[in-house]
Amino acid sequence: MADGSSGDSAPYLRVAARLRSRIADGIWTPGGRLPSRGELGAEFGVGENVVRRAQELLISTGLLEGRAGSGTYVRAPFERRPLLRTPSAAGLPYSGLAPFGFTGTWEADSTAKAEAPPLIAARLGVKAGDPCVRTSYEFLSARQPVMLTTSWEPMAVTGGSVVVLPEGGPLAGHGVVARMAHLGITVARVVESPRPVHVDRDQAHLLGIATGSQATLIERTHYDTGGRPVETADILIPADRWDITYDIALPGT
Amino acid sequence: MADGSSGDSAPYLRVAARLRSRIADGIWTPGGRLPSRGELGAEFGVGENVVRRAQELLISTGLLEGRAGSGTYVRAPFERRPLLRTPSAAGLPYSGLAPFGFTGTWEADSTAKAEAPPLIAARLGVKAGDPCVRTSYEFLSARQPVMLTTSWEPMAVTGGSVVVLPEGGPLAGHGVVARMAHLGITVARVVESPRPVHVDRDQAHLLGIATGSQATLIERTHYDTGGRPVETADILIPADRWDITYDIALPGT
DNA sequence: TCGAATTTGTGCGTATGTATC
DNA sequence: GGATACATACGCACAAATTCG
Repeated sequence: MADGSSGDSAPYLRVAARLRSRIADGIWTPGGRLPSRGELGAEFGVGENVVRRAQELLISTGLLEGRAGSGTYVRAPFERRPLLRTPSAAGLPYSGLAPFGFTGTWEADSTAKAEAPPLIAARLGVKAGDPCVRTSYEFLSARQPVMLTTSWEPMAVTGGSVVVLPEGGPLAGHGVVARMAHLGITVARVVESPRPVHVDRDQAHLLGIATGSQATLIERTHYDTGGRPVETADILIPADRWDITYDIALPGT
Repeated sequence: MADGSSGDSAPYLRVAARLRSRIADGIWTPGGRLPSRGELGAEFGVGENVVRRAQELLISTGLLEGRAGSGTYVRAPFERRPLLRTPSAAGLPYSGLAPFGFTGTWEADSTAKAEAPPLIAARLGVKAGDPCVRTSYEFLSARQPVMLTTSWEPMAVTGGSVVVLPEGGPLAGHGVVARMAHLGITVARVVESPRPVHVDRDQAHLLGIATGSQATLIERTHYDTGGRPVETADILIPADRWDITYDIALPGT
């Protein structure tokens, strides 16, 4: 007991509530900077760490954003845009590289003779350590990082051809589907498994987001008509900017 | 400087590495209990708090599991099973209720005259506050909670018919597709948007997982042939048990 | 049945690191 | 380079949950 303050919950929760209501009331507007923790602590009559806990709570929910050396800012509410990952109604072209309707650029970096890690090998149906081509992509749209992709292709599929390297040869930048077609391979299916993750420091820097932010990791595998995996990739998409969308047509009865 | 210990990183990271390697070496097996924080701290020559931070790190990655009053346990490694959300090759029946190929049971609870919250109303293309039928589901498979679903249907669509309530009437438990068909409405498309979230205490209790665990929240909307939304739902799926899978057929060139 | 001991979970204070201005 | 502000790490005290005698 001997809590002092009127409320019933923990001090940092009450501070969080007061911060929340000030934002809701428009006292602090999106993009604006909050007073420093010292000032807020003095104003609310609590220690700086209590303010810090409250801010961490609001940061984790995406309402606030902390910038080291600068201050704590009110984040603009969801400007999430759809990132379409299925053909949908319109017959948008699909390359297996960028999402449907994606407009932007990318940078790529390939490693020619990478050894497949166990989990990647399992997805590709090859033995662990088998030679693969590993390519890392960084997609940008409007000069903002959109997603990170690491793609794996078995040398057993593409080895010796002019399309071994995704970003080299005549079909550079045309995606998996076109490159496989050049080898006489038809990519018939793509399987995607989205999974929630937290980004590590390196990923956060590349994506321009806070360390520990939530993101969706999509494990994607392309299959040919015979059901053989021809490529697999890990696709990392920040949760707060994009709205991953699957548009599925239902067969008529 | 003056760190003392041999490594280069923070003490709690080294402790985490040692815990990890003991599990990898099979000294502690899945399901087994670790020594208490005090014992581990004494053994490693660090404070209890350092052990706690290390354990929290490993808990957040899903390697360990803490049970209040009992101990810290090694979690069984991912037995994640696929949860198929698209028709795939086989023509599995789709009701809009359970995922494709789902075998299990569910409990449902409907509220007849719920007012649509703003975000739900936007998804349904109705005005905020418009009357809807809200239904909460808890899906179970092998007596384990699988997912929580909250479904919203506008009264403007189903009102006055015998299928107003999803779990009442002649088509109870047959899903959205069959119930809409009874009204002469063909459900032609379903759009799903998966997004990472952390479960709150109530959700964690219902799902039998730890508070704050990661989960995927799928916002799903069913559309009729005219493109009108006829139902929308929030589907919450724990990340560590299920592998959400979209199997997409690519149109031939 | 109940209560004490044990163990994890939570809240809070302080010192140090690091990015920004 | 100095000052400021947030980020990270560590330690302590207490609450909550579980277990067991």
